[in-house]
Amino acid sequence: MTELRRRILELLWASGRPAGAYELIEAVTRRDSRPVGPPTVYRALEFLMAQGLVSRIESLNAYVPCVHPERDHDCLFFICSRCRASVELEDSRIGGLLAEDAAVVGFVATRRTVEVEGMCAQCAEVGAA
Amino acid sequence: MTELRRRILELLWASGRPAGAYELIEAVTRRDSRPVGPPTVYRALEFLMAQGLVSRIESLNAYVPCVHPERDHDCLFFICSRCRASVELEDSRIGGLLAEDAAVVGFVATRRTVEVEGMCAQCAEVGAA
DNA sequence: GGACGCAATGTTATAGTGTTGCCTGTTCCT
DNA sequence: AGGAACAGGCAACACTATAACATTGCGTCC
Repeated sequence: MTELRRRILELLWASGRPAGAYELIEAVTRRDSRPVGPPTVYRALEFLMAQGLVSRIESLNAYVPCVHPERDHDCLFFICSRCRASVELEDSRIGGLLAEDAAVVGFVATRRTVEVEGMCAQCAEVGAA
Repeated sequence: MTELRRRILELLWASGRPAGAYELIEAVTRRDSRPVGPPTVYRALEFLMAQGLVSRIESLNAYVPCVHPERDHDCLFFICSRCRASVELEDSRIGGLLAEDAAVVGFVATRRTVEVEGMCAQCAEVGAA
């Protein structure tokens, strides 16, 4: 864990919602008052994801800190299309079903992406998007 | 259903694997011997997705024809990282669990993305990637 | 201590993916 | 005919990601 990687992880936690790579580039550049190129940030993200500290949300092209880095993450995301917040959950039953389905078609799984788009409780209360 | 939309749907079926938007742009341009721009193809894809005739695979930025357009699609994808093929499956149990989890956090779901990356049976037989 | 190896980062350019805005033609309805 | 609604053409641009190559800093081994 280097300075840069820690900084990016901090920024992700501080953001409170999924952050795009270019947002992070800008944030690091601003905070450190020195230009940071895309490859630098993408490499850091790759590292953080490999450690299980960060997850990528495919349907947003964005990144979020993982809430339980210690556990093998079998997580799913609920993404609010109104306020852009995301909630991470774990439901091992889904992993089980996916493993079962994979076995049916003879598939060897290495990575799972489970994302649900919709409206979070607060936004649903306030009104429709 | 217009000529252009039908053409794109045909190309997707003919491809046999997920196709990127720019692949489709190129394919339509070549087949019709006339230039087609990105917005044209993206609009057609949007229409086809709205009809449930096509699904987008988020983790590939690619598009596939839906195998059961008639049914409300609750489908999941197995994507081979070696041969790039994808298999679509339906497992309503997963939708059920996701609905259950959504209820727990008070989330109103509108769209689901479930994708599993790995190796298909044939590729796993042949050898590692 | 000098030479090498290695991991991380910097730099520049470019590839790949998706959108906005504006305009034109067609259809269909009254 | 007038006009709304929809499909598509086109140019420019915005956003996301990677390739290719150079540099820095640190540890190790002789």
